[in-house]
Amino acid sequence: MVKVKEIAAAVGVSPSVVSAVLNGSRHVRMSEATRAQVLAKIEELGYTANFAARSLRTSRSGVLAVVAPKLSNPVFAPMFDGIHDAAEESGYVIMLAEATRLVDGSRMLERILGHGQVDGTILRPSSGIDSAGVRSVFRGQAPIVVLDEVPDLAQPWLAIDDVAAGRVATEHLLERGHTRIGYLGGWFHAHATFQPLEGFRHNNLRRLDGYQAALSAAGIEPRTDYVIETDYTAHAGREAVKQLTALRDRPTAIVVNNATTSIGLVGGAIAAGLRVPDDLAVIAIHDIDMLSEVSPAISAVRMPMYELGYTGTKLAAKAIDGETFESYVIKDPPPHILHRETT
Amino acid sequence: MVKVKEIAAAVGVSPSVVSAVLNGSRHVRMSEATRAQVLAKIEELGYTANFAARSLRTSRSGVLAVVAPKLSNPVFAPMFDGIHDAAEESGYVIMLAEATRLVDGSRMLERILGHGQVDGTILRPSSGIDSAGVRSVFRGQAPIVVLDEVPDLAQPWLAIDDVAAGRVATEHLLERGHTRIGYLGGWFHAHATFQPLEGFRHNNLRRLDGYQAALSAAGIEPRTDYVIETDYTAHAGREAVKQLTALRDRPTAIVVNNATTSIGLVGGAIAAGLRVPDDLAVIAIHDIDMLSEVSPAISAVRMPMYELGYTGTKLAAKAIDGETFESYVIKDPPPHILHRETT
DNA sequence: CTGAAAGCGCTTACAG
DNA sequence: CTGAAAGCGCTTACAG
Repeated sequence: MVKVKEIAAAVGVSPSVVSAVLNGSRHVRMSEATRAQVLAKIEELGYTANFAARSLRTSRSGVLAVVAPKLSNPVFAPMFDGIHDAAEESGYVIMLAEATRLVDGSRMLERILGHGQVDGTILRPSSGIDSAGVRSVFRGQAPIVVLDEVPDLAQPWLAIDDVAAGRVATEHLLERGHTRIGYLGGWFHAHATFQPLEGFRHNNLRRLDGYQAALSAAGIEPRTDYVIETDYTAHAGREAVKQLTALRDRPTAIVVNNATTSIGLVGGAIAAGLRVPDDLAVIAIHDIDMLSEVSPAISAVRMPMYELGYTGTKLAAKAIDGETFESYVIKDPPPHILHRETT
Repeated sequence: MVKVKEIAAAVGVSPSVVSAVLNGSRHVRMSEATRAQVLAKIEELGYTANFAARSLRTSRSGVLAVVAPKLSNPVFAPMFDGIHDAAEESGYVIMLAEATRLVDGSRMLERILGHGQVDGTILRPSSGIDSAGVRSVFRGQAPIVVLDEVPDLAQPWLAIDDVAAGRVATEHLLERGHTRIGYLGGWFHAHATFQPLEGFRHNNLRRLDGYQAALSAAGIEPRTDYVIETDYTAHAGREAVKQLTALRDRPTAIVVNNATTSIGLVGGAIAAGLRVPDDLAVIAIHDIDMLSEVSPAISAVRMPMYELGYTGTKLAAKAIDGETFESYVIKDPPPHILHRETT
């Protein structure tokens, strides 16, 4: 393995100069010719930096830990894209972990908690995530940026506008003449696998706020039996159809706060002989590719998940550099209705 | 930050002893009482190892790079679970990268290529992945395990039994009386975004082999116009319906070599007024949760993706330790038919 | 058997 | 302005 010292010897300069070339440091001055020679030698000998040595010296690892509830949830795909793009731009590499895997003694948790292995952590909390492992994350040394609204937490956060999402989805149904509008959503209450972080009003509840606000604004009294609590699976959507059809004056339209669940709901409704949207209109919060490919294609509210990931990561990079910033809700772009076949 | 030296001083032993306790090294002997004291002090002072220093010394980073075509593809979810479980067991932490992000100069690629940052790489090749970036991966210093069949490549590999998958899916349709059976699959040919690695016969082609073998065994002449080339999206499945219905003596059943595409295909068929399975039967290769939740629920062949990830990672850990192993196709568990509503 | 000392490969404060 | 030297925090070969 070729090292700085060898490059230096080959060119006939000191290691300091090579290091300066490598890091673009202005501290050490050198002629343009020397710089070019060093660069050529680096190329020629195929030098690659030893990050362990560099980390030890600089106490920066260049690693960002990203903790999310479920990596395979398609809703997060654009968020991860945003995280990756911003990380690359800022010179970081990403270590991904699922919250449920952050059990006591896990290697990943060890790295997050340890010193110098991870420069910062980006945490997307959610149902099932607020485990002992996630709580431990807050004991870590490095800055944390939370990608959801957690006003009471000491850590800075960034969030999408969940209240607006719930409101806009409900307004879309109101505009189509519906008055009996239900709401299907993941975990509103504490739960075996969902112990909310302090100060964390779950995004499901914020979307529910928006839903209720839209109904109230339209002069409609929200009915508690129209609000059905589920988990986040497609299966839960399918199962919910039974509860819905059993209802007196059942809703003619549903806001579903999860894209995956909306697929199960529509599937279950069709299997139960309901026509969609004639017997039951459905709109999902969050858009995923598949919603436009199933039949009928499912209407959805697109949320700025890419921006959430991108901006959150940029803010994390700032936090690592010691800058502070105000937590805020992303208002731009606003939630956007994708009107398809289920409404 | 507390360090080994401080623990040693606090207990009154040398750093060597603390290090030995930390690493369970038998080299340095000590009394059980000393060991207990050291452990207690580590706990008390909240010592966490500095991985950069450890890496520099041992030239092991404890990091495994995982490169896959698309992290959000639900087909890979169980594979990643297997990788995570095995990594945790073997003491590694995972760095995930999408192949398309491994462009020249990317940080992740730099780490893979560099020395000592990544102990090994697990590469799942596929369409669109065999970019210049992926080729560069093979220039890396650390061992690579490829999670697909690449007989001509120097690197060891591990694969699921794609030929059997194609065969079993086709037999399932034959058993239901179909004789006009089509095949819908991603990229069979080289392509702007798919430049196959040397010696890499794409898994799509291997599945196609199984499909053709099953037809031949049943005395049916495979028709080339029944084989439709698509990409991996749900959208491609939806579009393929047009090609299918335009066909003379169109197929009455289709093997789709991708779960996501099968959702689009069924959606498109229904939108085109075809009854599924009466007018068109569909079976997908690879099972994902959603296939059982859409309506009609889509039949599928379940492949041992968890095992692929788990065993592949264990083999990577072995390779890092200098052991060699024979590449092989996972025969157990065999492909398993999940008979649902589309067949 | 145990502790002191060397050294992994960098970067940067410091002396010349 | 430039190079030599120190030191980041570990682990382990070595001397005692």
